[in-house]
Amino acid sequence: MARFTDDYLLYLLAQASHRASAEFHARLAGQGVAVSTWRILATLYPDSPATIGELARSCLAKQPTMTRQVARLEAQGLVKRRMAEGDRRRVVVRLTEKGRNMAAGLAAQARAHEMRLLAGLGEEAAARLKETLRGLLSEKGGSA
Amino acid sequence: MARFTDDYLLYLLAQASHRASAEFHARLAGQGVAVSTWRILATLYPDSPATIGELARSCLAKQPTMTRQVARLEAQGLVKRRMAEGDRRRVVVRLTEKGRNMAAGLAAQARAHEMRLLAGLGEEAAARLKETLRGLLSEKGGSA
DNA sequence: GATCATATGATGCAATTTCATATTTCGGCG
DNA sequence: CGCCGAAATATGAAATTGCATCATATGATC
Repeated sequence: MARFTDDYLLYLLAQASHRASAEFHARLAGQGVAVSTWRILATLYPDSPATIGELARSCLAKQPTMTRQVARLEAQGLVKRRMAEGDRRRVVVRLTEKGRNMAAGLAAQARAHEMRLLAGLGEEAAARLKETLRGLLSEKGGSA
Repeated sequence: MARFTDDYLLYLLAQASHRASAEFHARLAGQGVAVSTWRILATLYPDSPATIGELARSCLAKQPTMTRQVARLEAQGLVKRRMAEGDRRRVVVRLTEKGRNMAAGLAAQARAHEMRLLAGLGEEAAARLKETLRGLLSEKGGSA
């Protein structure tokens, strides 16, 4: 009998995500960049500040983890933290010049890698895929 | 300007996977079942033994992690390990009766949850989605 | 305008994960 | 057969993560 997982959507999604990312993540590793670092830079790039909580949701991490990751990136001079105007609970994180430069380089590589991936799928299937995924996301609650 | 991630496939895939799974994972947590435990049980269910390495690939974990997870599940009596016939390096893992019962209950809940998810997408889009994901997977190398 | 429920981030600590490497086994080859 | 490189798993040590909780700030209510 076949495996349960062979036709289980959540499994297919998780596998597809993992494998599709594997190549690019290896590329990041080759440059000494952690996946978590890339996710934070990508979320803030090119110029979209975000709070700790927003970053956590966007990067699929828990809030305490994000607090610590942001502290590391700030120590490396890639981002800076600032108190939100009008709400002193919130911490707004944004890219520094150095961080933006690094993000730009990585984002270019990411786009190139994405193009190769999508080419393998064919244009139409690729467009439908993104569409369907966005559908799944909007169904489940707002943007992060 | 929009965020880089808003139209980046790997981000959409990761977010979609994460959010689609969130509800079900919460359900697991409510029953005291770790996601990693569920993944292992689901991979072996209903009766598909796998080696440590295969399990690691299937569950998106590294091999040393899987060695330890399997040890935990074996201590709980959910799986049993056995030396592979003809290759004493390999360790074959399979469900115990107790493990199979637990997996059956969880798999039923997983199917129910999946049906609700797919209903929200519509039948055709759902079928296409699974299809496209399988395409992405087969493109990237064998089944795990 | 004091109080209480909620929201946001920070932090101590335990558990988990991962990296690097060791150990054992296999398969091929001279 | 004995050796060598590769494959599969195990393990020690370090790093990361996440839970529980704390401290602070906000907003609503009376």
